[in-house]
Formats: sequence, structure tokens, C-alpha cells
Amino acid sequence: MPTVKDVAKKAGVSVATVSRVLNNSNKVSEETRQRVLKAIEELGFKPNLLARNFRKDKSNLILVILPTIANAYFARVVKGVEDTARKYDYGILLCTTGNSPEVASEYLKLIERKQVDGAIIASAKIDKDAVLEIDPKKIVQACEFYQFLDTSCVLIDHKKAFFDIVDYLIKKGKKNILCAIGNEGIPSENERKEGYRQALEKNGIEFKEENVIRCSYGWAEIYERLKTLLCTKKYDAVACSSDLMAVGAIKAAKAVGLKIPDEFAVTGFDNIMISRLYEPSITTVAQPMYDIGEKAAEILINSLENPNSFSKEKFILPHEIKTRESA
Amino acid sequence: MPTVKDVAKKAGVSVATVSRVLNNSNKVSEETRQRVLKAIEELGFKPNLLARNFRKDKSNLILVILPTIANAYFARVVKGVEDTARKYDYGILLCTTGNSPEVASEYLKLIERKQVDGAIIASAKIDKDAVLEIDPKKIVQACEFYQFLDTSCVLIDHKKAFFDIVDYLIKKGKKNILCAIGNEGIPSENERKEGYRQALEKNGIEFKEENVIRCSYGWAEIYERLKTLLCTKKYDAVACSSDLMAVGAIKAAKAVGLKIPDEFAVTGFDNIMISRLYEPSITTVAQPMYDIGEKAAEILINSLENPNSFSKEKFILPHEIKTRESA
DNA sequence: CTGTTAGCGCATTCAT
DNA sequence: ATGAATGCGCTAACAG
Repeated sequence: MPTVKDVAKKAGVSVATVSRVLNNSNKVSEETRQRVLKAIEELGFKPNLLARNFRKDKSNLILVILPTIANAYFARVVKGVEDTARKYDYGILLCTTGNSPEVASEYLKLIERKQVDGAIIASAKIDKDAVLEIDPKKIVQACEFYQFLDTSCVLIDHKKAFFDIVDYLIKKGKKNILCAIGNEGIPSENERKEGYRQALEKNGIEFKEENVIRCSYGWAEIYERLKTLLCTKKYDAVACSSDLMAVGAIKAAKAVGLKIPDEFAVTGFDNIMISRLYEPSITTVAQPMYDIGEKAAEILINSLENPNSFSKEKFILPHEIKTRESA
Repeated sequence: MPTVKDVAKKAGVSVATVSRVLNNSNKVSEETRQRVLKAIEELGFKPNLLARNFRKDKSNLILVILPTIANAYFARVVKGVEDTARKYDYGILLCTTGNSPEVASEYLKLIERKQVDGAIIASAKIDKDAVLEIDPKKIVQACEFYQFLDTSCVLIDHKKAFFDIVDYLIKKGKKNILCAIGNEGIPSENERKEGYRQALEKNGIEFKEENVIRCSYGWAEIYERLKTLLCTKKYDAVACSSDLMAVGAIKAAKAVGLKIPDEFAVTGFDNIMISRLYEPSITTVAQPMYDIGEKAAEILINSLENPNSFSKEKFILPHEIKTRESA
């Protein structure tokens, strides 16, 4: 495999000139540039990025850490990150943690070890201590915001979003509304719970802790729990923290013979494809998933390339209620 | 950021010894090893992977090229690749092409440029010429097999799989079966079409080219086409090339008032989550998606680490029919 | 505009 | 078992 040295010899110039051509320095005459280009062509020279990156002390890689890619929500966020990274000539190193903080910590070490220039943490559970020694300029949080991680972030206003959807349900005449959200450890879930509480309060409905169901994002758990609940007590709606949970809720309502949305309304969250596809189609809160990924990548890359002009910022992107059949 | 040199000085040894400790060479006394480890600890030394990779001429990164990650099928394949890569201490660089061969070509260049050690091409459209100059030892095809790419591959027997599902439909009493598959350029789609033809032939049903619908993998196109088709002619089943297409087909059948599966049966392909979730649930051909990714990564890494013992191989993994409500 | 030269951090001979 | 020295391929001063 030929090197700059070989190219230099062939073109009758110095390696510096070859390097200049390679890096589009304008300080090289058109004539020599052509000569170098010709030599590169003839030798089939390809720059060794391992060497270049080492020399420049820059990998042009950004790490993307998320719980799973099986969830269409994250898949879409990643797409936003990837497209943007590509635009700026960065590649993305993917890490799905399955919500294991240990896995996340292991990958985050790649920053200090220079395998990657920075990281986007998209809602993945992380270990506080493992990340505290990393330069916050090199990390952007997406989808979720952990306070103890003192970084920039990009996400929607989860509290307001959940407030809006519960308010919508109430306006539709629902009075006995369940709230099905994720586990306590997740900040956005607590935000959403608060949004739920405030929407009830605003409309003069009493908030009851027992009406808050904590469960996983999948469809199975909420399905089982609701099947039981809906038999014993009478509720007229549930606001779910994911579209998949909404599917589970709909299945449960169907199973106990409730008519949707008249007898029982269901709302989802995220607006992934299945919410449009399912029957009944699911009323949900649309998150700008792609935009979140895009913005996160933009902030990160900007911060990496202009570390001096760094300022920690919190970007709140707009959400939107998608009205469909289920509520 | 401290370097091996700093560690060496602190520990009172040479950089060579530090390097030996770092690489677990056994040719270092326990006493000095401890001294070096202590120095590393005290200085907070982290090896610079940019330098190490450059020196070793190895990135420990594998490129994963696929059309999209929005499709749950590919998301699962990627997970198999990622887990396996991690096991062998490799990272994965993700490239979703949106089926643009140009994008794929651009990323494949990273192999020659040593940004990645090799690539897994999972069903992405690629440009023949762009890839022909790359060492086939450094590429593994997954899900799909392009003959002109002379590499190892991991996939199911698409012809047999489609044969099986069509044969199943016939055994269920269906006689007028449509075949809804992807575009002509994709080898597996032609395999599937042949499987469809053979299943009809085996059961004494005439094959008609007009009963083969070529369309995209999404649900929208097949939905529109079938809504028209099902009004004018009478078919009693359709075998689809993806689960999403099956959803579109079911929607179309419902739209024209056909009862599923009695009046019109629908089968999918892949066995992604939605096939289990949808109502009716979808009878489909399960592909071992995770296993495909896992095996592809194993072959590739093995080939990268033992280039001399390389042999091009074709791995056919088993498929399985999942019987559900739609057929 | 171009060439000479140093050196990024590390692993690896080759000595001892 | 350890150290001294070399160089991977490239970019970036610096000098001219």
C-alpha cells in the first residue's frame, strides 16, 4: 500500500506538498497539484486514516449510546444523528446498552482513550461516577436529561407533553384516567407524572397515586396489569408513556370487552409507525425524534470543533398531539 | 494527558516495559508489573487508542452497512452483530444507506483507508465496481447474497422459505394465491418468486406472472394495489415478502370487506414484532435475524484475525413458519 | 509556493 | 526480564 512518500517521489515533490494537496491547502500551485493528483491516481494511493487521525489527535467518530435499537423511537433518533454526522464527515459508533450502566461506562471510556471524539447519550442509563470525569463538552444528552450529568441536552418538554395529552382526554369527557408510565429512575417519567397531576388539578379532578401504573415500555406488562384492573374498577381512559404500551392497553380493553374510545380511551407516546398502523390507530404525542438526533449531533460536533466557544445549553423541541381513533 | 513515557519515568522503568504491562506480556516480573500498574493508577494514564491502532495497523472497528435501521428486521440483525463484535472487543460503525449505492461505496472506502478493519453488508444495494477492488476477506454479506460479490455470506434459504409458506397456504385450501415481493434487483426476491412458482407447480396450480406483484417493503404500496385488485378479481390469499407488506394486505382485505383468513389469507415474512402484535396476528416466516448478525460478525472477525486460514463460505441458517391468525 | 524536519504515542525489534 | 532505539504514515511548524 503506497504512502505519501511514494506519491511524493513519483510526483517529484516533497511529502509536505502531497499532504497539502490531500488536505486541500490552497497554498499549492495548480500545476503541482495536478502532478500530485496524477501520482495519487497512478499509484492508487489511499490515505491511511489510522495515521491521519493519530497525527491530528481526532477520530472523527462519535459514540451513540442508547438502551436499544429495537425500539423504533431510538432507531429514528439514531438516523437523525447519523445523517448529521455524515454531513460533517463523522462516523457513528453504536452502543446499545440494554440499560446496563456498566456497558455504557465501558464505551464512554473510549472518549478518554480517543477512539471517539465525543458521545451522544440517548436516554441510556449511566453510572454517575463513570462519567463525571469526562469533559462535559464532549457529551450531549438526548431524549432524556439527567441533572447530575452537567452537559448540553436536546429533548421535548415531557411534563408539558403529558399535560397536553391528559388535558385532551379530559376535554374528550374522560374523568377516570389512568397514567401508565415507566420506572421511577427515569427523569422524564417523573416529569410526565407531574404533567398528569397538573392536568387533573387544572380540571378539578383529584389526583390519586394509585392511578399511576409504573411498568416497562413494552406491551406485555401493561396488558396483563390492565386486564385485571379493568375488570375490578371502572376507568375510562389511560395515558401511556409509549405507543407500545398503548397497544398493550388496547389489547387489554378489547379483552374485557370495552369499546374504544367511547368506553375506554387510550393514548400513546412518541408517534412511532405502529401508532398509525394499529387498529384502532393510536392517538399519541409526537416527538420530533429525527430532529432530536440531528440537533444533538449538531451541538456535539460544534462543541468538538469549537471547544472554546462552548456553552452548555438545553434545547427543548416541540411536541405535537396526533389525534387518531383510540382517543 | 499522561503517556507511556510519563508512566515509565514515574515507575522507573522503560517505555517498553510499560507497553509490556499494557499488553499483558508475561515477560515482566511481578514486582515491576505492580510498580507500573501503580504509576498508571497514580497518573490516571489511559492508553491512546489512536496511537495504538495506528501502530498495530488495526482499528478494531467493523462497518455495518444496511438499507435502514427503521425496519425492525435490520435492527435485530444489527444487535446480533453488535453483541458479537463487543465480545471480541470490536466496535461497530453504522451506515444506513437508504439503498443508495453511492453512500455504501463511500463508506466501503473506509476499509482501504483503515478506518475500519472490515464490513458486513446486510442486504444493502452496492455498486459492483466500487467494491470489487476490496479484499473479499474483509467483507461478509448478510441476509442477502449478491453473486458478483465474491465473499462469505450468512442468510436463510429464501427460495425454500417462500416455497414453504406458499405450500402451507395451499394445504390450507387456498388456490388463487398472489405473490407480493420486492423489486427485481434483489436476489432474494427472485429466489422467493421461484419458491412461489415451485410450490404452485408441485401442487398442480398454474403459475401466472400477472399474479406476482412487485412493490416496496412498506405497507402503503401493497395496500393501494391490493385494494384495487381485490375488487376486480377474486384471490383467496397473498404471500408477502415482509410483515409490513402483510399489514398493508390485511388493511386492504378489510377495506374491501373480506374475512381473514377464510375469505382471504395473508402471510408475512421475517417475524418482526408487529406480526405478533397486529390484529389479526400474522402468519409469517421467521428469520433468525439475531443469529444472522451474530454469525456474520463471527465469520468476519475470524477472517480478519486469521487471514491465512480464510475460506469463503455460504452459511444457510434455518427458517421457520410461525402459524398465527392471518392464514 | 515548496522542502526539510520533527514528532504525535505506542509496540516492537534487538540488544543485554 | 529489561532497556535503547526505531518507525508506523501523516501533518505542521519552520525556513527559504
